[in-house]
Amino acid sequence: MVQFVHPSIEDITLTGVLSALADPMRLRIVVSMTEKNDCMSCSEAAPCSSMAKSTLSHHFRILREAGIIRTVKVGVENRNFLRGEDINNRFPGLLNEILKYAN
Amino acid sequence: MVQFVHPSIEDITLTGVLSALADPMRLRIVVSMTEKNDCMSCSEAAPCSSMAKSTLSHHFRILREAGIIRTVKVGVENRNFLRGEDINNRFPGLLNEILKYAN
DNA sequence: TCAATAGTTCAATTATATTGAACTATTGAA
DNA sequence: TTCAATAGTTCAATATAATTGAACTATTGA
Repeated sequence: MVQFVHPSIEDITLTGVLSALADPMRLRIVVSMTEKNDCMSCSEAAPCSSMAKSTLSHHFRILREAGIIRTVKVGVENRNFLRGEDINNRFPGLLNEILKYAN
Repeated sequence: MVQFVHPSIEDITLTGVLSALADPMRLRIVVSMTEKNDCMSCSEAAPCSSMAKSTLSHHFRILREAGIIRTVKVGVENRNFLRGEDINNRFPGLLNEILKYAN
């Protein structure tokens, strides 16, 4: 059984958030999540990219460990939720400002 | 004679800016520049860090190629200026929002 | 002319990203 | 309850980026 590690709000760092969002694929994932009720599985992201699933899994882990998403295993799939409120508590306005210019 | 390459405003990308600012040392450099009239030389940054000067030179290059600073050779030293207005034209409000939470 | 200063460039090492293959876990159907 | 299908992780290998010391260029000022 895989257990996911999520940082607490106070452990979310600015450079951690920026690093996580500094990758085009990860930024697209976050944008997609805001467009579809803040939830996205790894296999939903796959068709939009030409990446190996191990690479996608890696990207979701980076986002998770930066505190940007929360991953919950539901049945056979992982549901990833944007931690919008947490990030907004930690860095008010930052995420929206970045997403404003993503695409 | 070393010639510096600076991207034009329209060539500044969001992920480029985020990558550049996602490094703690580079973020500190940018913060320092805003605190001291938007100008900083490589040797001014050196005492604040335990980094090799070749590494610092590399960091200034990353910032330059991301469009965040403009480097001008004056005598024996390089003066680096924050391209605050350019970045603000490209992504209004973004840089200030990030700097708000840098330290 | 020459030492000092500022910084770049190079080659080598270290760290991180990407991938295919093998693996675990869950579901749903025979 | 078995077994194939699905979803995703983990591993080992390779490719790409970061870090550094050493050698270099360019400028100044004595």
